[in-house]
Amino acid sequence: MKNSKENKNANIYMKNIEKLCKSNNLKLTALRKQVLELILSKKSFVKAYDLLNDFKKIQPNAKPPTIYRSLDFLEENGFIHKLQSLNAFIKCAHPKEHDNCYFLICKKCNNIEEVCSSKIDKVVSNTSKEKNFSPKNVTFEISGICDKCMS
Amino acid sequence: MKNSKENKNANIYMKNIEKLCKSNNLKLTALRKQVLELILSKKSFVKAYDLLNDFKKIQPNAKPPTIYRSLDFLEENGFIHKLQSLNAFIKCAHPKEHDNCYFLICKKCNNIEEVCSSKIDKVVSNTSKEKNFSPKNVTFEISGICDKCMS
DNA sequence: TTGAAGATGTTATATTATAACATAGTGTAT
DNA sequence: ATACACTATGTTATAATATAACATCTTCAA
Repeated sequence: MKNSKENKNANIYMKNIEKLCKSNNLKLTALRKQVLELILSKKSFVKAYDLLNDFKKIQPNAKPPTIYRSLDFLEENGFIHKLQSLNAFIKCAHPKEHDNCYFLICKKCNNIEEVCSSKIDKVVSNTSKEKNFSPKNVTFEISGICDKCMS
Repeated sequence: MKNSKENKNANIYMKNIEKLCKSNNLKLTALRKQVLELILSKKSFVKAYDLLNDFKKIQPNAKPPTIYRSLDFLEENGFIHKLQSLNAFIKCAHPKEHDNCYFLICKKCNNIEEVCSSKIDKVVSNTSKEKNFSPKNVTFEISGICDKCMS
C-alpha cells in the first residue's frame, strides 16, 4: 500500500490533536478536523485556495470563509503555522510543545523544515528586554536551498 | 515649519541612496525616486495600494504595476524591506550596511524598529551549517507592544 | 544609428482574505 | 424540558494584494 506510513503518522498526529483539544477544552469539530486532515495529507505547505479546492471534493459548496475560519482556529491553537513569506500553511511539527520555531524553506523542492531552538527564544527575549518591547508573535523564516537540492 | 527635521533626514537619506546607486551602477529613475520619496515621507510602514493612491496625486494614471515594479527594484537592492507579516513596506534603516535585520512591530502604534544584530546572523549561519542549508533570505519579524504603548 | 536591453504604460486578471448577515447547533441555567 | 446566549457554519459579496502579458518608449553600447 502506498502512503501507509504517512497515513499512520497522520493518524498518530490526529490522535494527539484530539487529546490536546480535549484537555484544553477546544472544539475540534468535523469541519476543522477535515481541514486539518487535508493539511496533514500534504508533504509540504498548502495554499488556502488549494485547500478549498480539495475540500470542495468533500463538500462542493464550500466557500473561502469555510477554510479561513478553520485555518484561524488551527493556527490560534498552535496546530498549524502560517508561512508569512509564502502565504501558505503547514502543520506544526510539535503542537503545544514550543512557542517560537523557525522555518527553513527550500526554494527548489519546497520542503519545509521546522526548527525549534532555545537560541531564537534568547535572541527574542534579549532584544525585547533591551528595547523594553513586549513580544507576542514571532515570524522567522529562512528561505534558501536545502541539503538535498544542493548536491 | 512643520516636518522640517523629517524632510532634512529624508534628503540626507536620498542623497545616500543616490550615491549608492551611482557606485553600484543602479538606475534610480525618476519614477523609482518618487516612489522612494513617498515611502520616506511615512512615519512607519506603508501598504502598496496606499502608495499607489499617493502616487496618483502626482501621476493620475498610475496602475498597480507602476508601484510594484518600483517596490521590487527598491527591495532587491536593499533600500526598502517588505514586512511579510503585514504585507507592507518600509525604508531600510541602514541601506547596504547589513544583510539580516529584524523588526519589532508594535501592534498598537504601528511603530517599527529595525534591529541589526550579529546574533541573528549567528543563529542563521549556525542552523544552516547544522542542517547543511544554504540561506538566501531571512524574514524575522516580532510583533508585540512597544515601550511607549506599554506604559 | 541601430538594435538590444531595460523601463514604463496599459489592460486584464489572478490570488489572498474578510465583512456582514443568515442559519444551525450546543450547552447551561432555570 | 425550555429558552436563551454563545459558538460554529452557511452564504453572498467584495476588499485587498499581486502579477501576467503585451505595447511602447528610453537608453546606451557596438
